[in-house]
Amino acid sequence: MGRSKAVDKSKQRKGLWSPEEDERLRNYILQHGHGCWSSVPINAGLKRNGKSCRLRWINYLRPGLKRGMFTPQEEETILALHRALGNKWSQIAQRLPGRTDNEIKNYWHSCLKKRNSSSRSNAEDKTSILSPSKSITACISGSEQVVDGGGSHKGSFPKLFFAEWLAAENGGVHGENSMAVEEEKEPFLYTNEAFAFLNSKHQSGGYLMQGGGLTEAYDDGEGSGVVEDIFNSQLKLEDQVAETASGFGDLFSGEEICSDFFMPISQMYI
DNA sequence: AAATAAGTCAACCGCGTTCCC
DNA sequence: AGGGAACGCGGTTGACTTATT
Repeated sequence: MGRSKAVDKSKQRKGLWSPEEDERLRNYILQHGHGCWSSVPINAGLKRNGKSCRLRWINYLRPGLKRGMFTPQEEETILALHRALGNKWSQIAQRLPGRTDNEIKNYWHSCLKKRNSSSRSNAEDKTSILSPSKSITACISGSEQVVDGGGSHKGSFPKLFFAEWLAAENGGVHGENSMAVEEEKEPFLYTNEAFAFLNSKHQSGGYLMQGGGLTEAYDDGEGSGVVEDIFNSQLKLEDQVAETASGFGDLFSGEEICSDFFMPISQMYI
């Protein structure tokens, strides 16, 4: 049985790819698509196996890849997602457009791993960091002192944090800009993971919604599934951001809206 | 300047899952 | 339904570069 003939592995090249091989692979895939990876090297005239071609394409040749240093926002995102998901590099990479799982994994092992472990021990000493028991809303609305870490924020829009938006979607808020509630869910709990994830998205400019009201955090009494919920709901949020952005015509992109109006949780030291 | 240690990163390997004959 | 190929993922390796002694 099987779908293709066995390839003589002894004739297959290994090791670093030459520019000529890259060129052949790139041209072939751009013209024909990859289809079945095992047939790619045969059709492209490469002495590699399909697995190697796939890896080279995904990690190096694929259009849209970012090269170069990770930005501080990307670092924060990786740290937070890793806290939430563990070594799920492909899932983390999905949240970082233009970055590959391999690249993120390497970066984690070479840089972030150490930094994360040292910052964790520091964080344990800092009781001044906003704790899950403290209301985010209170910080934003000014009933708690908010220390801005640097940039000024355009404060004229009502601000809705993602978690709050999620709570709103789940029935927490019914303001004039609130979303339709498709199904009532139990309110959820701020777990550490959810908090880390929220933090990461604030850093990368993903959460703040203008319009809508502010709510308290909710609690589902279990904590499990929260991060998953957040992931799923974030997809909806991103659509909404894009939609909101389109309403501004040429004035703002969705990214700009987020970066101009969000308040990173990490900056809310009390 | 040379030797060596440490860091980086592209690529390989093995395993679990999915697909298809 | 069974079995092998293909795929995708995470862990690991090793070549290469940079820093340090």
